[in-house]
Amino acid sequence: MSLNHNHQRCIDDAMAMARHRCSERGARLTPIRADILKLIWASHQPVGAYDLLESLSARSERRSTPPTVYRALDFLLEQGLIHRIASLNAFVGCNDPGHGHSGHFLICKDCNNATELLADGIGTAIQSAARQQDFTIDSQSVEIVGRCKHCAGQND
Amino acid sequence: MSLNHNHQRCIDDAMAMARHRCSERGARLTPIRADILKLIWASHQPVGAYDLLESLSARSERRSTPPTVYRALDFLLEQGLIHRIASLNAFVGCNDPGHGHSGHFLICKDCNNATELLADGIGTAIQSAARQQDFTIDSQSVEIVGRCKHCAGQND
DNA sequence: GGTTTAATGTTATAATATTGCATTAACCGA
DNA sequence: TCGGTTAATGCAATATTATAACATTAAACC
Repeated sequence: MSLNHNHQRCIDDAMAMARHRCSERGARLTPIRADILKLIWASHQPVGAYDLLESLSARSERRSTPPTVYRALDFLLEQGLIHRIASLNAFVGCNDPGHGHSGHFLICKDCNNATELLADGIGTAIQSAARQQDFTIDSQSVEIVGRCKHCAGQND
Repeated sequence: MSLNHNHQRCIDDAMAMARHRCSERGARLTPIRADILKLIWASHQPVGAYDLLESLSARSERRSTPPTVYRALDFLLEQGLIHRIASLNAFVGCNDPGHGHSGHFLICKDCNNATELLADGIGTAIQSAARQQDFTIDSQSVEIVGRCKHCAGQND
C-alpha cells in the first residue's frame, strides 16, 4: 500500500465507522478496544496478537498481557470491525462492516498487504456450491495468497 | 460421514494414490509418512498435529515427538496429499491430488467433517476477481463453516 | 448510593509449531 | 560392495499463539 493512498484517511474512516457502529449496537468501544483497532489499522498488513501486545505496552506505561489483547480482538471480531486471517494468525481491519461481512482476502506474500475483495461473484459461487450439497453456511473465509500488482512489477 | 460409504475404500484409495504419486515424483513415502497419512485418512474430519502425535506414539512403542509429525505433514502437504485447514489448525486428506489442488472445504461444525469442494465455479470466480486486480495467485484456501445436510436434519 | 453487570488486571498454563544439532538410513557412483 | 553424500529421523529445547480462572475496577442503572 502506501502508494497513492492517504492512509490517515483510512484510519480516520475506520475509527469513525467503528464508533458509529458500536453506538448503533449499544456496544462500548472502550479506550483499549479503540487502541487495538487503531493499531490494526496502522497498516493494511495483518498484525499478530503479540505484535499488538508489544505496541499496546509501548504506548501506555503499563505492561499489557495477552488476555487484554485477545479480549479486545474478540470484541472487534464480534462487532465485525476486523477479520482474522487464519492462515497468518493475524488480524486486519474490515473495510465495510455490515456489508455481508464476507472475509475474502488477497494476501500478497511480498508486501503482506491483505486486500479485502468486495466482489460478489465469489460469495455467490460459494453459496451455490454449498446449496448443491444442502450445506448451510455460517461463515466463509477465503484467503488467496500470491503477489499483488505492485510487487509483481518489482524485479525479484 | 460413516453413512452410506465404505470408508476402508477411502483409505485404500488414498494410500494407493499416494504411493503412485510419490513414485511418479521420485518422493519417498516412508513408513512414518505413510502412517501419518493413514491416520489422517482414518476419518474425514481434520486432525490436529498433536492428535496425530498421540496416535503415532500409540501404534509404535517408541514415543514420537512434534518434529516427527510436522515433518511428515510438511512432506504430505508438498506432495499435495493433504490439506491444512488453517481455521482449525488441522489436516485432512486430499481427495484428488493433482486436480488443481484447490483446497476448498465445507466444514460442518456439528460432525466436523470437512468435505472438499471439487466444483470449479469458486476457483473461477476467485481467479477472475484476482485478475481484475492484477493479482497473481499462488494458492487459495476456502473454508466454509456451517452445517452439513445430515446434521441439519438432526434436531438440535 | 447501592446493586448489578461489564470490563480489565493478573497469573498461570494450554495448544500449536519450530530450531538446531546428533544420529541413522537410503542412495549412488566408483 | 565400499565409501561418500544426501535424505530422513531422533531428540531436547524453545518459540509462538491462545485460553482459563479468579481478583479487581469501572460503568450502567434504578
